Amino acid sequence: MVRAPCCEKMGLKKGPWTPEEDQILINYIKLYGHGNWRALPKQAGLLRCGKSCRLRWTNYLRPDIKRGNFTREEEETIINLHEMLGNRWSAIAARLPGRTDNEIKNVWHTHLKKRLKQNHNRHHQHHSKKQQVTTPVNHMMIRSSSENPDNQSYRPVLSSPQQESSSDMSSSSVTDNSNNNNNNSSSSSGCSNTNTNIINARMKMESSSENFVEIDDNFWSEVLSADSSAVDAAFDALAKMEEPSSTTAVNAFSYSNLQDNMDFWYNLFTRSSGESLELADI
DNA sequence: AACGGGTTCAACCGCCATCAT
DNA sequence: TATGATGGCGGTTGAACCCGT
Repeated sequence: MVRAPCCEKMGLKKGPWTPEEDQILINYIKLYGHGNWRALPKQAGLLRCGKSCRLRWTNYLRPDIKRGNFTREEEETIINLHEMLGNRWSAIAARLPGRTDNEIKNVWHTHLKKRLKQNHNRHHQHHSKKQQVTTPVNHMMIRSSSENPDNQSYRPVLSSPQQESSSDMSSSSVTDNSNNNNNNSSSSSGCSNTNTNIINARMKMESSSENFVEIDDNFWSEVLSADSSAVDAAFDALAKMEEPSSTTAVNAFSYSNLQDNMDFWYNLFTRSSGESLELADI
């Protein structure tokens, strides 16, 4: 079955939005919300398709959107999340209050990918020299293939310590976070500041420590194939690691939708890396 | 000032998942 | 269960802008 294009009907406008159209859309959504995007343009008197209206609203007109350049901290967060999640821009955007998936995608393709590549090359040169005299230290990292940055598999791999090559990226202060992202968090992104802190704190730990536990593919195959009791045990262990004050922590590791629950994996990754550090210290 | 190449980013396209019937 | 409608997502495009010559 082939679906007709969304804007197939003649007379529907395409291309850049005018300020007038923006105002109409804003006014309509303020008054009536956006229950049905398909019907919205007709009811609002816009010669646009619903999809176009939705995109314009979610990517540009939404009041909680943060305009302006990305901070260093936000860029670091994107880089780290991209290592964990791949090109799942909406998942990444969910952890960056006020930023849209489209915006993040653009930033990634225009800035961050290049920067990572440069850092990668820089490190490669550095590492190839170093490797002649020292044993490489394996970092536990979840990343797409370092050989192929566009690879979207989420399979964990052992990596050479690329991350340290981006020491310029990890130089910004974690404590700066308190000044950012503090005024427009919606309920859906209420955890984002915390997450940003965790990500960047973790990144700091990675860049400051040389003691990382090596994890091979067996670990992941075991995790992924674990029966429910094993998973339960893992949850219990993780819950015990949690701060006593956090009452929602265990709930964060939702038992359902394991495959889809990125929060689960995100927390698991961040926690396991933290625990790895502790173990390595012993 | 004019031109050309590179960069940015808003918007579109096509596919997929979910939901209602 | 099958089908169509709808929303959401990631990839791609192209106009606008920037910058060096």
